[in-house]
Amino acid sequence: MVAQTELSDAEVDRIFHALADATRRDIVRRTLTVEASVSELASAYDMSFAAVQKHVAVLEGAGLVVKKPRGRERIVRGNPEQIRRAQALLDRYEQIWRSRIDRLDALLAGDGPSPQN
Amino acid sequence: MVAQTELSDAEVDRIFHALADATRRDIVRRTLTVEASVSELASAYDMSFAAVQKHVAVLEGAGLVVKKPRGRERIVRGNPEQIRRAQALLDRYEQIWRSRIDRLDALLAGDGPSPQN
DNA sequence: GTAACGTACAACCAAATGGTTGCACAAACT
DNA sequence: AGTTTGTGCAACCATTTGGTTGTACGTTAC
Repeated sequence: MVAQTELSDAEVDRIFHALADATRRDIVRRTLTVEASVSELASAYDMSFAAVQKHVAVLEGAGLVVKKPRGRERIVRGNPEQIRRAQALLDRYEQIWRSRIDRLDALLAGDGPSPQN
Repeated sequence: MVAQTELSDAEVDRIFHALADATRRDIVRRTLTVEASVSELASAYDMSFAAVQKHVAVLEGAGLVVKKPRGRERIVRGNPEQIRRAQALLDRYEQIWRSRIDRLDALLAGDGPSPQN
C-alpha cells in the first residue's frame, strides 16, 4: 500500500479539470501505452503544436503525465500513480454512498413502514 | 452487472468538469449521504443562492446529481450510478497501463539487456 | 558553421466559467 | 388575499480556457 499523499482541493481540481477534455484524455491514454515526444503527439491532432503543448502542460501540472528531456525532445509518459489517486478519490464517494446504505439498513433492520423511495 | 451505457466524449467532459470544483464535489458528497433542497445546500456555502443553484445545475447536467420536486422545493440527491461510471472510466486507464506492463513482461520474458528505465 | 527540428513562451482573441444582482413565478403560510 | 419562501432565469462582469501566430533558443543533422 502506497502512502496516500493527501491531495489539496486545488490539486484535485487540477486533476479532474485536466481529465475534462477529450484531447487530454487521449494524450494520457496514448502515453500510458507508449511514451511520445510533444511533437509526435502534436502530429496526431488537428491543432497547432502550441495547442498540444499547452494540453501537455495542463496534464503535467495535474501530475497525470511526466515529461523527461531526451536530447532536444521532451518525452511524455502517462503517470499511472496519479490515475490511481483519482480512482481513490472516486472510491471515497462510493464509500460514502455505501455507508449511507449501511446506516439505512441498520435503521430498517428494526421495523417501520416501507419507505416511499 | 449493469449495462454499460457508452458515454460520449461530451458526456465524459461534463462529468469530469463537474468534479473539477471543490464546491460541487462537496455538494455531491453531502447529497450522497442526505438529500437536501437547493436552498438548504445554498445556506452551507459562502456564496449567493444563484451561484449554488448553478453548481447544482452543472452537476445535474453531468448526471452526478438528481433533482426531484417536492412541493416548492427541489430535492437534490447524489447519483452513485454516475460515480460508478466515472470510476469505470478511470479503470480503463488502469487497464491500459496494466496491459502495457503485460506486454513488456512478455517481451522481457525472453532475454535482452536490462532496460535503462 | 548553418540549416532544420523540437520546445517554450508571449501576445492576442473568442468563448466558457463562476460569480453577482434583479426579476418572475409557483407553493406555502397567516 | 397577501406575504414569505424556494426556485429558475436573464443580464452583467472579471477571469480562465483553448485556440491561434510569432519569436527565441537549445539540439541535432549536414
